[in-house]
Amino acid sequence: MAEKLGGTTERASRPSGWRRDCLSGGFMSELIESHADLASLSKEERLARMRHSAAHVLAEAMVELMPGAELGIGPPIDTGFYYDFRLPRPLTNEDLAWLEERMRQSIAGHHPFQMASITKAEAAEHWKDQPFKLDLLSELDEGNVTQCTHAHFTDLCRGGHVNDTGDIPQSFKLMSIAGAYWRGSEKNPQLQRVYGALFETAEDLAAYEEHLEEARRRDHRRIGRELELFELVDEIGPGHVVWLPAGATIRRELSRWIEDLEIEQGYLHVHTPNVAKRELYVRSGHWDHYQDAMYPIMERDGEEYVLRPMNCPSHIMVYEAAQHSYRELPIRIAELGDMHRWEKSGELTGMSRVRIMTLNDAHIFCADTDQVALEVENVLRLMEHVYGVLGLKNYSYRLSLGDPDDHEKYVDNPPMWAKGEDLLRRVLTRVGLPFTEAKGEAAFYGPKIDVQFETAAGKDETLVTVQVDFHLPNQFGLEYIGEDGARHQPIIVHRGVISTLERMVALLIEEYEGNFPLWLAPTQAVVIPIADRHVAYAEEVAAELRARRLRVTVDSRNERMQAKIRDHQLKKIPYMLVVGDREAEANAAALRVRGGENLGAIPVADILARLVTERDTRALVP
RNA sequence: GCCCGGGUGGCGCAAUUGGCAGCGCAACCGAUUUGUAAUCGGUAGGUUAGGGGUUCGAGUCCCCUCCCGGGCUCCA
Repeated sequence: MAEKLGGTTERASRPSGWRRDCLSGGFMSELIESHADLASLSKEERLARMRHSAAHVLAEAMVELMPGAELGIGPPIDTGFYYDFRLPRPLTNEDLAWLEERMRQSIAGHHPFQMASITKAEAAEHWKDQPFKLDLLSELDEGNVTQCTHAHFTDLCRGGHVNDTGDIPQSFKLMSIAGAYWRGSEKNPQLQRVYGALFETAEDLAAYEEHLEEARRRDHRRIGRELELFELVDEIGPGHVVWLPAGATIRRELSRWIEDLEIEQGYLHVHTPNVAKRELYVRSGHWDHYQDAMYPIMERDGEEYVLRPMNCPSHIMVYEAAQHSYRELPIRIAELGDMHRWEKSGELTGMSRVRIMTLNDAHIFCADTDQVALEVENVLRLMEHVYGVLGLKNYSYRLSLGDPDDHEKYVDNPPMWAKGEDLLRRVLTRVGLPFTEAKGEAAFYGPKIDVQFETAAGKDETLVTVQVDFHLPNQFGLEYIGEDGARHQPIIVHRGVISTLERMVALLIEEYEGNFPLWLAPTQAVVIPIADRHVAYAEEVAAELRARRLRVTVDSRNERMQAKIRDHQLKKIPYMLVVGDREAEANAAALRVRGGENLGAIPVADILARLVTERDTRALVP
């Protein structure tokens, strides 16, 4: 509740942003809420009021459970609400059950929510034992503030409630207990956050829980283990991915594909070392900003080395290896190289957040902003192509801007920022891609376009970025010889498309639920002999497919055909070729598609043609 | 890194107030020779994450470390 009350604030006119920023919730439409006709509100607004009101009810229950509870904030969120508390002891699951039951009673009690306006001085007196409320109060302008009372519970709050607790649906559930820093800053005390899910109907709540269940089914960590794609083993270290043969096959196919696409687009692939002198990153500025997130220094014979956290400086060295004319630009340097970043232990997650990762990265050295615009446009088109082939849909573009007031985080050079931001905005508009803008999300040296993906679990992740960089060329004194014969400074475009192979494969596992399209599937087909006497023929069929570089195995285990089919179905193998007497006679195989469909006996030559076409066109479905 | 919750054969799980570490699947061996989602029988597999403590006795209680999960923070 950092806003002025009752007045016109910046946030009040920005409904899309209020949800995140709102401290104790609220709409600015009225100072003292009168009776609201909930049915006339939009569903979104009605839900927000229900959720925020539920947070009040949670706080009411908490104060009853622990009279010493200190109140933080309790806003609505996309799936419900949360409330932050500082408590004398850690919450338990039993507490959660008790709180939920107590909330249901309060809802059944139909207690009206009543707003009252009091002076700031009165509020300061009233909330003198609540340090977090006092902190909120300290940011409010002089004048009156509001607080909200229902039953015997009062909260400092700017509003946004339903009329009485009875308007809150019983279709809610307290989900989890989490730690959260006050005001989202590590420097502040950590509070205990209770998350609740709340929807208007029991059906909606059930659908949400089903959605969570679905996310668990798709979880790449689960599927990665079941399909033996990758492993994270203690002995090798957290965040250090071991790609098993099946996973490494997917990785290899993706790598070959993106490198071929880049070669078609005029990129030059290089290979640079995994280790470089610390001094290189001091010069680039990365050391200053990211040393805590780098592997520790290796020191020997008075020299200091680090594992490279990124390869911009290395590619700059490639550029500097020769003098360049304007005629050569743009020069596109690309590399699928390993990056090493000491992510905090709590940030590691499966393959989507790791410490050693292979990054699909490139640096495009441009002569001027016209060239930059053209190159960024080409990158965006390449992205659209790549994500289209992969069948990805749940992503969006974000223009990430700097923050002119934050000299700690960003290079201080306002004209440079304005130029870059304007340029990226223009290109996005020209290509016709919808995008949002976000202040304070840029790289330290320049603005960027981020591609944001929603994971199966519903979390927002940055897949790749495109950045315009005037800063590093300056740090390294890069130049090219212009048409006028004089020296000029190039501009660098940093870009990724596939992201890290780790994150992309994690994403694809969840997207496909392990059912990889044929071209990526580690094992593309299994030949299943019905009885021992068919094994030799099965091997012949497999050899024919392998001759066209299809990845095929023969299941000659001493098992019944049904058991083999079941096993390979669970392994999500795209095709099964069942061979018995009839098929051996006809040089055919009975083709079973992953979905379960049995196409019956088909000549091997036809099967071969079908699979090769499906693979070579990178078809998403058989 | 911080808060909370976890860690039992390869995987999924069980084990009463502290009292003989078990089950299913997978693996291996044998029998069976099978027509579109699990044939039958047998065998082997464990310092209960690691270390320390309490106890006659610890998977179980206490302490430390490591790792995993949910959040927070961060993400060049």
